[in-house]
Amino acid sequence: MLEKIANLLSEAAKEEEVKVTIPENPAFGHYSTNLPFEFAKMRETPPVEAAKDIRDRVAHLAPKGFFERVDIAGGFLNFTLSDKALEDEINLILKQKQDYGRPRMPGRPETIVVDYSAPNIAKPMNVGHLRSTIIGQAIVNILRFRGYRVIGDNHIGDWGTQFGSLLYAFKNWGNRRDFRKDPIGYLVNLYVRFHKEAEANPDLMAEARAETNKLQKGDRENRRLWREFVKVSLREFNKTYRRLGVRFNATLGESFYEKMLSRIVADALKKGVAEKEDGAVKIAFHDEKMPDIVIEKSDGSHLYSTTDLATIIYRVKRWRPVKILYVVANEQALHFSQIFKAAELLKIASETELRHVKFGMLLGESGQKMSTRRGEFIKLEELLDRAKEEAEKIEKRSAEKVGVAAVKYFDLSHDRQSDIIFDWGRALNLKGNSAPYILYTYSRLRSILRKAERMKKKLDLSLLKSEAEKKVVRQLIYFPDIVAEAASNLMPNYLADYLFKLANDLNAFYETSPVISAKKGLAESRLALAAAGSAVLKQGLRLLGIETLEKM
RNA sequence: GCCUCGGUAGUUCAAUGGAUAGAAUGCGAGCCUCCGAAGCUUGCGAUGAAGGUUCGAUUCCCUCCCGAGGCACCA
Repeated sequence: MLEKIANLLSEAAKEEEVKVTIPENPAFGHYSTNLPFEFAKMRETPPVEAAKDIRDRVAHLAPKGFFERVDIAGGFLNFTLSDKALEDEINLILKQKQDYGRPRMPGRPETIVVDYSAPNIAKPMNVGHLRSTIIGQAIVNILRFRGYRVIGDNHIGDWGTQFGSLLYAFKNWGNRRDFRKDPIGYLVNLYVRFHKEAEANPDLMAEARAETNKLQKGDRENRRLWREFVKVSLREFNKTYRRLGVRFNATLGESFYEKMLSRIVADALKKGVAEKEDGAVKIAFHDEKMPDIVIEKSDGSHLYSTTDLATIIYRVKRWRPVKILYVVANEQALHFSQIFKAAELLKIASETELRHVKFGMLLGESGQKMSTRRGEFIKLEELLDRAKEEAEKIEKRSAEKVGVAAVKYFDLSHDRQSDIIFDWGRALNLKGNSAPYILYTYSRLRSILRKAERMKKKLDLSLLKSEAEKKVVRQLIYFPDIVAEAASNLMPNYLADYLFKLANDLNAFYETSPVISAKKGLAESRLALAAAGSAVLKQGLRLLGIETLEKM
């Protein structure tokens, strides 16, 4: 709808870029533009004159009866849609349901690769992974809904130097039986023990490096153990992904790119982008604000940076994406700007936009970064379990779903770029601005719809004149606009915020406007509104990766 | 030092350069003979500081101040 009006204005004013906004205050219509201000500036006419001029032309171009009125307020033009236009829109929701707001894209869809989650083998997923996983999945859902072909790729950390210490520890102190009981927990303990002992005995570090080296050279035993670590870790991760409703199209860990690495280094040297220094190979940016990156160590082994470049090459070749989005913590901003710059110099992604979709950290209650050493890292599974327990206090049957939804919504309702202070009470909040509140609204609407099963849904907006009803209608038609905005800015919190407001309005609606006991005509209209409301809530939540409940 | 994010009610968060800065939580006052009180109605309360651009700045630019993080032949 916003786009429709923007196009109309664009044609009327003969301007390419026209900004249309959704005014906060209903007194300013359904949509609003400040175009007259812009016009006035360019043509040096008073804003009101410009506004009149534009209004006349819009009136000429708009379909008959589309606008109830177009008001001039200073340099603003405020558009109020007619009942007919609103009715058509709500009826469209009832007809299209989960497809309402899905744009029809002509031609072949463009591809976007989204890199998200990316946990490390042999380490449990912690609340730090929550953000990448949840935000990443929401972005995937939203972009897909907008018509893109989206490839979600889980870039597992399965090839780091941490395997050296792990291999050493497992071979020397390992115990199969304990390993089987809680594989990841056991590996973490080994890892911690190794580093404690290495402090007293620095020779161990050399041993670990030797193990890493053997692994990378293809030593059979090390490979076998490594594969086992990967296998058990993935099994654990998949449990969590199932709980969270997260799905990838590809899970290609760092090890997958291993064979490409030396070729990349050779190529970088050949192109003159990289140079040798003290036996290592590095890419120099000659920019004091961007430190150089090493892509091959003097012992010939490769790094995170090398793998990331290989990953770009692979993704570009395999999927031909217009964009690759990295849903990775803000902490890695420098790393990605280096990688993107390197990719530019190497010309390996000239047709593809590389973008770091940063997100802030979850800080401990002290406001500082959580640390494993201080034992502040909270395991994701533990968080979900606690959420479930919390939900059980109120609702037995769907506690798992409600709890998971609360955790997801907690994350998604924040601007992804800012840090969040992690607080159990808030993360598990089941009241106020929370998933359970929205789920509750949905299930109440469903309940009404069930009770009115026999009744026809027939919308007549001339009957729905109360403030509460008008607010719902107004909010509903914004759904496609909000999804579009969330997609173009990659900001799921726009959608979360919208759904909360919509739930708010729906609550006020069914509180003040009885459906079943209403007079004939009015009842059918209210029922239609309730149905449209529930459809939009459901689809909106689905895009955020939150499942609705029929009863709770 | 350089770079990335932030600084908004007591607290935790919103607000594509717009109109009266919104919520949640907290505290106070109401609302269950009426589709479900995880709810509804209502009161209290905020833009770090100083400049600049603009008809208009929480938003953009500059200079400070405060917080978090990053600047390895780690990931």
